[in-house]
Amino acid sequence: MEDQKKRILLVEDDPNFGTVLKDYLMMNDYEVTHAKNGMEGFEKFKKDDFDLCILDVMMPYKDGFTLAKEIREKNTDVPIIFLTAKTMKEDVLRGYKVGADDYLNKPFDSEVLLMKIKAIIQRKATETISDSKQFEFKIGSFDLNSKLRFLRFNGGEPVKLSPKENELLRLLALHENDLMPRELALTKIWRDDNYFTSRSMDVYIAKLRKYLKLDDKVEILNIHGEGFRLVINT
Amino acid sequence: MEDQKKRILLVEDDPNFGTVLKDYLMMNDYEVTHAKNGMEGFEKFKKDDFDLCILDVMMPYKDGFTLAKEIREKNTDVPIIFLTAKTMKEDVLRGYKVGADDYLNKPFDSEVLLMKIKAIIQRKATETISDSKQFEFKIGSFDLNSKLRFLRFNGGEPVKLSPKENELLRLLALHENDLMPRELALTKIWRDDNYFTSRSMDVYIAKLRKYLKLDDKVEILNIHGEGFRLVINT
DNA sequence: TCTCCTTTTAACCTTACATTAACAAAAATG
DNA sequence: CATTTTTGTTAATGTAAGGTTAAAAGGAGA
Repeated sequence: MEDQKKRILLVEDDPNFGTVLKDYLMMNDYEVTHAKNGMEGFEKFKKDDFDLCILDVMMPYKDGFTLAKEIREKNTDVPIIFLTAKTMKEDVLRGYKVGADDYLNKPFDSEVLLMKIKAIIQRKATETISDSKQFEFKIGSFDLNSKLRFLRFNGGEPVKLSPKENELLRLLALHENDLMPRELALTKIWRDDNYFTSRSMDVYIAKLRKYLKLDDKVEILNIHGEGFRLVINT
Repeated sequence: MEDQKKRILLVEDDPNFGTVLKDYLMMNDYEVTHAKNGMEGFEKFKKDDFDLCILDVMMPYKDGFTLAKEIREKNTDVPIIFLTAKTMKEDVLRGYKVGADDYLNKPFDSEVLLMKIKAIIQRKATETISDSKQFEFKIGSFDLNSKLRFLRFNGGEPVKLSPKENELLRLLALHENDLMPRELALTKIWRDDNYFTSRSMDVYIAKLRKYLKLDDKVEILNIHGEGFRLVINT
């Protein structure tokens, strides 16, 4: 882990600033891929795995937020830091909405950036212990393939799951027989915790229950005010 | 939702600013304890559990960093946000060194602070994997699972407990065969000690007695004017 | 544009919970 | 022993959370 250089995707349209920043990061032992605009950024993102994305907000053609949204669709976990030109409140708030981990106002101090990078990467490292790599689950007589998004009963015809159905069921499966806190699903899947996302989640719970009805040993229980519990009765 | 308001410790020596900030946070559904200086801040921190600390850096007697260090010694997890008067790089870096989760330069936008608070608290929520606090108790022939909120008699069908039933029984179990002071339950569970909460607690004691009747070796005794005692007769 | 699929929002209903009231019983007080 | 205080218990009430279905809104691709 330590001996592997961390990979950073830097998307910054100002060629001077971008190059300087890239060099600075490389001097500090990061492996940096520099994209000059949003399109290129997304292309490079799809081709490689990164530990962190640093996105300029103000870019022609495709701004940082749009790019962030696209990135989030592919990967819900990768940390994102925004570079905003000024202290623009709207920018900051919008950034958090698309799941920013932090933002920095230009001009910023490079050491501060370094600290932030370190803090964020380390945080993700502790967070992502077992979670992120598990994609196949046995749930009673069901098989869930969370990568291909299908659920199969008794080895029969697989049912396709929508992205949200899939993520939610996966999260429940990761906590099999244990509490899966409401808050966890809302922050991880919906990235927001309010009345409506909460109701939306309840709708999805109902959908999952419908799928799982085929096996009466499998059920999703509610723990009032806390969350849900996927139990497999033996 | 009343009992799961997030609790914030705000340490800020400027009385005007502190009060305004406190009110603002309270308006946004946080429970705020306001300490006027570092000493008081530490005292209050020791007395209660907080979900987040917001510390002013510049304070007489005991500055925010020193306070943060003391807090970290007691609790390695609680998120800390610093308020720094100016963009002082040294401050920011020093802040990260003592384990800050974020910092804000005064003056700051209150909505941004709110977003940061939300983001940080949510992050901590997701990190909580399986804190090995004590959640399982053996009470005579009962098993109490305080995380999943159920009580099982003799390995049979578990009975669901309401949050208050659960907390109260857990507190009694933690003091098994010993006095569990009224006041303790009222301050810990009800967070308020008055005639009505006290009566409410008595109602819950009655409910618990009903559950526990199944095992005649288990009983909840009253110690008049003092509290209750969960005894397990052998 | 018009589909199809997904997600959100709305509506309505049920269940779960906590509080409060009311009255009875026990314990303390003096 | 009369009176006050505390506790035991049950029931009624009000509110919040969750279950479910359907309609509306959004989004991607034809």
